[in-house]
Amino acid sequence: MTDAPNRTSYRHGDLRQALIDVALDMARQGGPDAIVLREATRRAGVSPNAAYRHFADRQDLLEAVSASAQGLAADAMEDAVEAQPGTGDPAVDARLRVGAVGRGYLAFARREPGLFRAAFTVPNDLSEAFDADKAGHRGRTPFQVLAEALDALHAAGVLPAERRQGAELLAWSTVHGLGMLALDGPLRGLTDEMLDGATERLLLMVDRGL
Amino acid sequence: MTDAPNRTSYRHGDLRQALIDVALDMARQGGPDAIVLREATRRAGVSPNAAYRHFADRQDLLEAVSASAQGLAADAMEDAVEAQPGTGDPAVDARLRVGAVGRGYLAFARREPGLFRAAFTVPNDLSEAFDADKAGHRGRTPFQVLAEALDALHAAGVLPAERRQGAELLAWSTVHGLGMLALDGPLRGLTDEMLDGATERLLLMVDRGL
DNA sequence: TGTACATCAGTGAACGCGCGTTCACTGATGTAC
DNA sequence: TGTACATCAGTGAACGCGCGTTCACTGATGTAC
Repeated sequence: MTDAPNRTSYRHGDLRQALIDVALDMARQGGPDAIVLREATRRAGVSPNAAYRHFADRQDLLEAVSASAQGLAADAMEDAVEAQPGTGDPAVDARLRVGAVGRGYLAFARREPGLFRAAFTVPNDLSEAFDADKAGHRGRTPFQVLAEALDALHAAGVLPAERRQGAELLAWSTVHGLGMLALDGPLRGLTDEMLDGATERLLLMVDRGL
Repeated sequence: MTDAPNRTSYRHGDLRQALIDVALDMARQGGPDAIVLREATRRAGVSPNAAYRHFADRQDLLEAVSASAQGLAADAMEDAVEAQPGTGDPAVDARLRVGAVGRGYLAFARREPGLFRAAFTVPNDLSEAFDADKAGHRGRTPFQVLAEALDALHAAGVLPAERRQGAELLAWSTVHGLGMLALDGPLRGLTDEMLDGATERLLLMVDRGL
């Protein structure tokens, strides 16, 4: 009866990606801390040590998951940009685009809080903000999506060069802070409506203040 | 020789506070995740289960530590306010005060990253933002320090009433985001000088945008 | 086309580890009489 | 002032747990001749 090969999972095919996928699911549920290497191998149908063929250690797996999550964030941001209707006025459109980027970022934070934390609270710094493994389906990383929206703002004549430089940090900090406070912090209790309101006011403030 | 009482730590005195103190030290080193209940009892010179006389479970200890850390954050914010010289112009002073609050918040984040995370990434929401156990030496919680600075901004005629409401969220999100990105996120690699610059630009943006 | 062989992705068993929490207890302290 | 007693903050031992990681290995696969 059970003459099926006793090592069904041998030569898995793409165990590395399979492990990333199940670890993404774990992060989705409970953030980066919920990524458990042994559980990932269990879900992939493989022995615990098999993971070490593909990752140096748990931290290495975690970083791969973080990169994937950043790609998903980039997708959400670009989706929001595409959903933003144009007005014909380049200056207005450029400003709306920056707002859409922030809105997409916060939408991702609220829709996928675990992945949001996995994406943006894991050791890796700006020097790697352009790595291809952090890119979404359209090939851009979250940082690039934001930077290009700010470039467009500059190109449209809205943002003078001396204020363009480093503007990423300002815009990013603002929306990131709301995301973290609403996910893990004291703003946890806010209703969806209150969060929507806070988001729009925040984006207005950035628009005025940049 | 060893006729010292064999139960030296019996009737500890204030074990609850002693446990909070050593747990604060652990959080200082590695954030809230570094708080280990057994290790705390060890450092307090007490058996592991003694902690359960004073805390329902580990989470309970963690919340007490978070409250204490919030008190320390409030102190840092008020220190920054006091360090801010007055100009004589109430409107200018009120604006400078809000800036000082943000500067103090970020100074605390950078000086005590572990405590900062313990303070603001632990489950408790705004409904408890005024609890006395989160107050600093001057009796105010971080949220109160911010709210009062915004009240003063309103009183000085700088911030109209309709924009005063909910302004806490905007100001707080902004500085909190920079703190988190610089501590745990992609801005980890920024130098002190870059962070100082980003802080001042951020505060300017809030001043303009509120 | 067939065969020998190197490669290397997987296995199976074990390791040391320290955690949070519960149990039944003990005995110093404060209090009532 | 002395004594009996209740209280309750601590002890000591044990629990079940699952983790990350390392070891020596096996055997399916691809490749060179």
